[in-house]
Amino acid sequence: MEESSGVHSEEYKVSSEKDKKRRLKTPAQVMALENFYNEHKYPTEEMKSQLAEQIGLTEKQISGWFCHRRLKDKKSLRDEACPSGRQDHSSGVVQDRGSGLGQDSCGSTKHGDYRNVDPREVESRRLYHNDYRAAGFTYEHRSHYRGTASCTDDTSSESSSSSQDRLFSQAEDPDDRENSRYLTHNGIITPINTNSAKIKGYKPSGYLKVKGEIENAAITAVKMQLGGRYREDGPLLGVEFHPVPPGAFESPIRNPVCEPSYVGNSALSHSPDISGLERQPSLSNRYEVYNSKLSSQDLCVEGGAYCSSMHGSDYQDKISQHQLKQNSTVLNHTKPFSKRNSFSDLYEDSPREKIAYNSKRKQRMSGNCGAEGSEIDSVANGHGHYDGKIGSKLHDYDDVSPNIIKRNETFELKPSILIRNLCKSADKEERGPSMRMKKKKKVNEKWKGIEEYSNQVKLINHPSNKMTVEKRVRPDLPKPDYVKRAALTGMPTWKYQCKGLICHGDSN
DNA sequence: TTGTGTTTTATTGCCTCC
DNA sequence: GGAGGCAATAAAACACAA
Repeated sequence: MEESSGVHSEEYKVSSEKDKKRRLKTPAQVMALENFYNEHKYPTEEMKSQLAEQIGLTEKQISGWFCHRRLKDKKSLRDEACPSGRQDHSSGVVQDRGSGLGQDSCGSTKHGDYRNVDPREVESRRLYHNDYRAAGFTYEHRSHYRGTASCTDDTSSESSSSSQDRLFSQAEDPDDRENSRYLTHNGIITPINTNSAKIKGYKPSGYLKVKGEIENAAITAVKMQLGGRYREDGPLLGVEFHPVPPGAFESPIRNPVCEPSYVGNSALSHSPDISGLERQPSLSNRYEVYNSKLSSQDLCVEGGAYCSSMHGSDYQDKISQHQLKQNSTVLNHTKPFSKRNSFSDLYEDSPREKIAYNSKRKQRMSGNCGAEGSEIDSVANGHGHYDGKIGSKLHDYDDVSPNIIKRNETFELKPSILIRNLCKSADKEERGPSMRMKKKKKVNEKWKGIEEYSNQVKLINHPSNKMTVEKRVRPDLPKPDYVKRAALTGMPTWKYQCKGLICHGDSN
């Protein structure tokens, strides 16, 4: 497993070094990077090194990728914050939606006077704090960085879109599934070296420091209005809230079947209301962009409670469908799966992976559910009636994320239903014969191609594997909070996680 | 099939911090 | 001065429309 991926990685590395041509990173690599980025926007050198080794890239490439990724994030935020091109320069950075927290620690944050908060810290805290809270753990999130007192109470840091993005990405990122080596089943990445960050001693700097007091005051006011239990990772301030689903405050959307899917990702998924407010499309630019890139359908596949693009009645529809799905055993994941669990294997030794990747991209580019919707619509004529074809597609949809995959065991009806509901009208209107059929055929081929991979992913995310990973937690080691977090997520160490997870999957 | 636009990757230069 | 990061740029890869 590790070996195979290593081999592929080496091959990739060698080949990429051979030809100086720009070489696209494999989807698996991108996924790994994305997921790691979700966790660490500023990985330490050691992290980079290990990550590079793990995914078969050079540290240079890793650094470059992270750099560009941050730029991308920043740009996305900027675009989102100032869609009309107008930018709030008052703070020098793009304002975080709702929280006023800047997204990135780019150039503007480098200017001395405000260096009180390290964006890296903020980013980590945003996520970690959320994790703790969501998971119900009592770990106090103390910064392992120096001189961060000024921002420790910065709840806004947790409400940043970036945080949400990361949360979502981890939870739903279509790529997560493939990064098992870097993630637990829940999508949390274990620090490569928990000491590195500590040793490094991030100093406060970044965008928080430029956050104006006025902003803070406004944020605080809104928080007070929202009450003590407002979701910091909820919708943007000033952004319309989605209707609260029925019973949202009575009992979180939990069902015994789905819960296991959160086993590993206590941080992300134990947040009961994560499905509601957090999933608003406007919340997270990155989440939006990233997910939309991979698949516009991915969101829907996740089912009502998890569909980020859901609005109002749609949300309720999804809930009902969610419940319906729970009772549905139309599809299962008992398909035989191959032993190819290395994501490198999964992607690099076959054009099929690229097809899958491209298909996602294509879906993203298409930006509508027309083709796919009609496709599924044509296949699933009724609720719960699948002819296998849709099943495979759904499995492929499951491809979107470990969590999705996990949930998928109970949500499989949803994609078709959801897509049908969402796209029926449009589909009827523009059910163009030729073009659509062409696309349909094309997509079918792609779906077929990636089905195997989907099954493999399911294996990796099999509950049994999850449980096993959990048992591997070694809470006895003295760790900084940074490490504690890893323990919480069931992954004492980076390598441990990687090997434990995948190898176990292999052993199965 | 081709042209165009977008995205991704790689490179380079500059800045800041240690 | 070295390391790390950001920004700008170029170029390749890709998707899509004509």
